[in-house]
Amino acid sequence: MAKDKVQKLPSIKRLPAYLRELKSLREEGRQVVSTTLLAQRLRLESIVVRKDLEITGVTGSPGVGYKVEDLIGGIEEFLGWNNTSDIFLVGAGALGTALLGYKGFSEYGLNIVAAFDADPNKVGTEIHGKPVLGMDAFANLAERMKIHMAILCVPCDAAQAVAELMVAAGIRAIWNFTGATLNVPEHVVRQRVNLAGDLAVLSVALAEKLKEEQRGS
Amino acid sequence: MAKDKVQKLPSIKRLPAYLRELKSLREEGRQVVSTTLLAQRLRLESIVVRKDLEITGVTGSPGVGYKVEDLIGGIEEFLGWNNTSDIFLVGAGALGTALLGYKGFSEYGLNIVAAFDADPNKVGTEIHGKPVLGMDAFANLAERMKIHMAILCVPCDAAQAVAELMVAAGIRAIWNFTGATLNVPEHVVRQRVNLAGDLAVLSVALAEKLKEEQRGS
DNA sequence: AACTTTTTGTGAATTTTGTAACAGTCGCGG
DNA sequence: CCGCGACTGTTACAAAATTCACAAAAAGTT
Repeated sequence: MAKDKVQKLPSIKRLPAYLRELKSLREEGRQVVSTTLLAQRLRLESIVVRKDLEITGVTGSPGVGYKVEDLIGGIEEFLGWNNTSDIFLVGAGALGTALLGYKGFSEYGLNIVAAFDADPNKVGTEIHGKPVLGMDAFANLAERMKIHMAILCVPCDAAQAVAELMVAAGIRAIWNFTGATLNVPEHVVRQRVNLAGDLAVLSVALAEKLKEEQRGS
Repeated sequence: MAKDKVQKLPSIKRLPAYLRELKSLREEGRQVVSTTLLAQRLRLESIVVRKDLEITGVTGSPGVGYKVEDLIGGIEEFLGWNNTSDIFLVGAGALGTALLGYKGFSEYGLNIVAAFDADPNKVGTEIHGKPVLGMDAFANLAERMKIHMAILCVPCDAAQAVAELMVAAGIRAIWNFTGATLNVPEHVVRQRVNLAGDLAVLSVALAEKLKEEQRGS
């Protein structure tokens, strides 16, 4: 019944989009929703939505749909976003600053507690209300506050060293915004934000579309 | 020979990572490289690398490997990153500012020409050396400069409206940094940066890893 | 020169992901 | 209370992506 074994990465990636739409639907005062409607709003096929929702274990009723509230709860629980977890951010450059200012993280059960940077000029300041601390404070604080997740947005060539420092401090999950490929022990999970990859897909898609037109499709 | 039909999206997404590593290898003075080495550096299987490189049409020699220079050229050509294309950015908020300051885009054959924003206080200023213009200037300038690509990083609820404005101005490819699902005509390609999706994968992976340990794996 | 090692390139097997088909349930309107 | 349209949940099927297996080529080694 409960799909514990199968991972279905693509489905997991789509869940946040459903969550967002569902919350918007709730705003509108909707109580129930069908996969047909969700699919329409998100430009997907209804069958995709149904399959994706299956992994959360939430169940709807035929002829009616799913309860919006149930789905929101189910997805949040499946993702572990129902109780917020604290996270550290390392690298208060342009990107780090933007992330620190992003309000939406609370939606994802994420709370950036503090930022860390090697630049002495930044240490001691605040960015978007979050304190910027020196790298030397990281390990101690991570242990004391039992922080398990970290956002990495330092320059590429510093990435590996910082990652190692994180691991040594007990970090178990690294959200990697740098282009570097991190080398971490087996017990640490990592997820890389691959902007270049997305752009590559866009470039190729555009080129193909234009070529198609030339051929007079 | 030339794989023109097959798309292989995952392969395309990995190409930029190879490109990065190859350039670094070139820095180090390397002339040839094997898929074994590339795989090792990027924490992949060599067969994955081999299959991915296949779509670029670049060919190596058995027992030796690929010429680094050939691969760099081949990948850049495949992605259309060999000659830079100009791009507009709309939404000079925190994220937009970060993107405007990102030096790495030239690696991707991308040149942000100008930013656009609705906020009158920002219009007329410069961010990281790029001029910030009013939204009313977009259409005219896009046509005059023959710009086909745009980066969208406005607030979620403005996304659709701005996208429509872009389409009307002749934009053919939209790189969407908002959470919104864009509704655009068939002849426009779009690529969404799905941060929440990546985080979802990270969350689930971490939860699973921790559960695994509890069971005493 | 024969042999070993490294490595490419490809066709085939396997797994994963996406799509279709359909039986069965629910609520509604006569 | 019967039939109809909307919708779920599941099973079967198709497509895509990954992994395997192996022949053949280049370079070095004995």
